[in-house]
Amino acid sequence: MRPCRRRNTRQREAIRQAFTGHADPLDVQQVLRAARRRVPGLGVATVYRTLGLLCEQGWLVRIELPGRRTFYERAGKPHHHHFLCRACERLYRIEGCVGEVEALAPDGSVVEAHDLLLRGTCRRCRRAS
Amino acid sequence: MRPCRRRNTRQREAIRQAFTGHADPLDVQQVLRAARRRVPGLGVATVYRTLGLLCEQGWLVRIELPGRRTFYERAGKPHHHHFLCRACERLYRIEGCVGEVEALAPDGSVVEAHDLLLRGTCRRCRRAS
DNA sequence: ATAGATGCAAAGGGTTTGCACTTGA
DNA sequence: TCAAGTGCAAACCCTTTGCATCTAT
Repeated sequence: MRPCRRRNTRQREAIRQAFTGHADPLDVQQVLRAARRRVPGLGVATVYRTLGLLCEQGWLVRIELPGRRTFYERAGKPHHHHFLCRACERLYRIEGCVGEVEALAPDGSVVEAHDLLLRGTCRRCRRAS
Repeated sequence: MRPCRRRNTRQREAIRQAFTGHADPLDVQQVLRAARRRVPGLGVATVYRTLGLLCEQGWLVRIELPGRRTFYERAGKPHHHHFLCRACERLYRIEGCVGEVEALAPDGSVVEAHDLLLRGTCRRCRRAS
């Protein structure tokens, strides 16, 4: 019997607000830092639980990256991919998509989804160096 | 002062042999299991250190997948990507690549690499269902 | 009142590191 | 010989879980 989990708490509100007005994905630490500005004593466990909840509710989507920690972003955005800066580890949303991806798949298989991640150095970090 | 790290030990030999004759990528536990057949007391730390070393030496490449553990495969294969079957979790090497990836990156950034992962159902699993 | 939510701390997985001991060259 | 390499255990990082306490409804 899992809880209905609908209560509106200060913590949940603070976590949601970390995302509103933020186009780019956030990781747990970024969410924690942002939400603590409103709820100082906020614990990590609550952040993890709430992010999981918001994903289940379809308010967020989880972005898993190769070898990196998980990011989260608001759901409902059109199909897109991401650019990861190797220097600052920030994740940027990028528009558009490559075509013809299905053609690469093994014969007889069906492609249901694809992930594309670009890695490099972001504008900010290029300037800094 | 980092070591030259060229010594030929039983451990390293056993770890290398886990890969020779194996076309498919292996994860750390698979390597450990295979190499322990030759060197029973082999420790995990040595496996991690050796895999890192072999990557540095360009003998292996690391394959990081979103939300999954790290795999390693013999280096020297031409640029390629992977297809992950959602049903059986097998990882398939796929030939070819999408083009024009750089064009998607944020303004001012530099793309240094990209990962593409296709997910779906492989031929074998389609037949099975 | 009371089930749901929180915070803490402990526990888990995967990976790395410190250190004394072993071994290849 | 003696630095490189190893095994063990502890440490780390990220994430999850158990539990006593708090709180929205």
